[in-house]
Amino acid sequence: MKRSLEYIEYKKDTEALAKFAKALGHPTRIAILKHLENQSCCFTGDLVDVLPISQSTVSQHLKELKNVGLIQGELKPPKIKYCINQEKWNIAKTLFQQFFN
Amino acid sequence: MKRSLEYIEYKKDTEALAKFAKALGHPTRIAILKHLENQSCCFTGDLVDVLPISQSTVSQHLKELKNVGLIQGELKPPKIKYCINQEKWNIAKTLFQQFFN
DNA sequence: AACATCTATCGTACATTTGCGATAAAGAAT
DNA sequence: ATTCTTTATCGCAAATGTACGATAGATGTT
Repeated sequence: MKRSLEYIEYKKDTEALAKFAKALGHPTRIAILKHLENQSCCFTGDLVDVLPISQSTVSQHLKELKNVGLIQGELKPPKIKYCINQEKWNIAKTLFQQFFN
Repeated sequence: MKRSLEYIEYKKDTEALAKFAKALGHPTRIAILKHLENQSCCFTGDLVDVLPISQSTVSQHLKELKNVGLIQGELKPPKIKYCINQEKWNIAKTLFQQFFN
């Protein structure tokens, strides 16, 4: 990418939608979110048991979902309870709905 | 990626949704699709005029959208008319709707 | 204090994505 | 046949993404 410093501007909604879509753009992260939709919340370890990838990789995917705000973690020592962030979830939902009409 | 040959399996819907999401995971591609939603169809050149990136890059993004089936190109020599592929579009729409409940 | 449990982060390797300019290809017009 | 227009593809460079094992950090338990 030679453009790194020029920075291309799109409309805010376009950027936001793309950001959410990107976060959803991996089957592992879809699987995590589907799991959270069912359970409403769960621990990292539960996901590690369910998913066919290593603990460190699961942790990385969780981090990405946390970064776009779709999930949030709550300390329940010694575990961490992850839940969907309903506010951000609804924003994403609305953006996708609008996009698809 | 050390996993290249092992291949991890997820449910079909999960894979499909992730694939569509990945295709939507870049602002340029969102912008292209929004433009196509308005115009219903357009030529590559129209997009090049509107988007702040080079012709070859636009072409690459179009290719990706074509690969996941969200758009299709029709020869109108010497131009190429791109339209949304309604069938695939509806499949994607449904997958996202189901995902967000 | 020492240990066990759970999760995040580091370091590494490789793959994929994004972007560009240059060039090729395909068809229309002269 | 040559030229013009339009779009795709190639070759390259840099950035980002994905995965792992190993290790660190945080907290509860003994």
